[in-house]
Amino acid sequence: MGRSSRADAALHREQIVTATAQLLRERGSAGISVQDVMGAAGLSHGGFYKHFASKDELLGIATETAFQSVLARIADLTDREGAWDEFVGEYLSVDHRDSPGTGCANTALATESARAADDAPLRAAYAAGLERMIEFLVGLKGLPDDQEVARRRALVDLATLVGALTMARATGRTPLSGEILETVRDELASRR
Amino acid sequence: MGRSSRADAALHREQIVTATAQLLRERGSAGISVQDVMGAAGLSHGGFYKHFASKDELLGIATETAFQSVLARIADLTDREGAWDEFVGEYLSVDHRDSPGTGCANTALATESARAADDAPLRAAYAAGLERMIEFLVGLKGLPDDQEVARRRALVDLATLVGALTMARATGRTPLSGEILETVRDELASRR
DNA sequence: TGTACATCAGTGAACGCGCGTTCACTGATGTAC
DNA sequence: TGTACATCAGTGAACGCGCGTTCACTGATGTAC
Repeated sequence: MGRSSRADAALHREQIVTATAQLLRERGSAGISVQDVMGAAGLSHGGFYKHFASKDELLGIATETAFQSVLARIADLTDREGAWDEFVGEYLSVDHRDSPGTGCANTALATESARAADDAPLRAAYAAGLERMIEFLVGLKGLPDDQEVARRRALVDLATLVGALTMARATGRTPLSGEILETVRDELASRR
Repeated sequence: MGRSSRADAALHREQIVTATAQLLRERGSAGISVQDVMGAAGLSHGGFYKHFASKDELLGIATETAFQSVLARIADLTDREGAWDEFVGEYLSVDHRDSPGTGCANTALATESARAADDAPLRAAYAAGLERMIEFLVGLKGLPDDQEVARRRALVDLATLVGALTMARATGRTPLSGEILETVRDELASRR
């Protein structure tokens, strides 16, 4: 085999992180192994520690990446007309329910963060990502100018979105799941 | 050692289920072992299969138990004056945030259900428990008489409660965590 | 009520397996001259 | 630009460990008479 070039090594690292960001949201940290994520980059498991100090460190980095990629995707909504309805519609869609691996990092990783050790990298990355997500929601059109009121309303709306998506996923492929998505979507869309 | 009496065996089974209902909510299914739950009843792990066909079966039973014990505890709120405010206040309290093992089964087990196999006992038990929890919320005072409207409002309120508790737990022991609890509590309390 | 025997809850070792992490080794890459 | 050598990304075996499940065994419990 022999040493990989720096460019290849950087590519491998990126592949490992990207794959982990997806698998982590799909299966949770206990559901993915070092072998899984190395395999996603076409590598054997032994070289993992040339890239990361531990599995925990990777989980933290992958959590940052998961938030980052989602926030980047929705960033262009800001200040566009009808952004709120569009956001709610996509957030509470069947597509989003059925693809947690590429979906909201907040919903997918919240329980993970709750159960992680206080000093786990994932926990810090989650907290930072959540704060950015709140700021995104505050920035969307339709809220009062008063920043304090806007933040309160953003928090409540976000809680509703997260709870609805969580329950819809928990009951995936049942009538109740669709009822939750539709009901909460209609209610939230009418709020701004 | 020798055979236990039927009464002792029944007690052991109950201890195993009760311990699992708590540990499952605290750590998730991947975070508890057969040895853990047998140890909670003061037994060694080998006898587990005299009580249950598999770990999955126990997880399903424990999920039923978790929903059952929570619903029993809050059942007396129904139709009492101020029940809604009381319920919201306790649901979004620091105490409830910090004791998932004895708290809402819906919030603690939703992600577990989402990731379980379609035919996993836990999934069916979760769906049944969620439906009962919705019915409880519909029954609380303060909603319109129209049952369809009442159910829609109960779904939205439940989503908000679940999302807020989930995020508060994910950011436990940070200022943001308390802010989420207080903000959503104030908002929801004013709704009925 | 007492005795003989069948039942079966619980024990503890063992099964195969996958986990995170370590390490001696390989050999292409990167660097110094 | 060419050569000698140091670097280090990746390999694959091994580490100790815990997992869910199985099983031969023990001996008190439950039952039949």
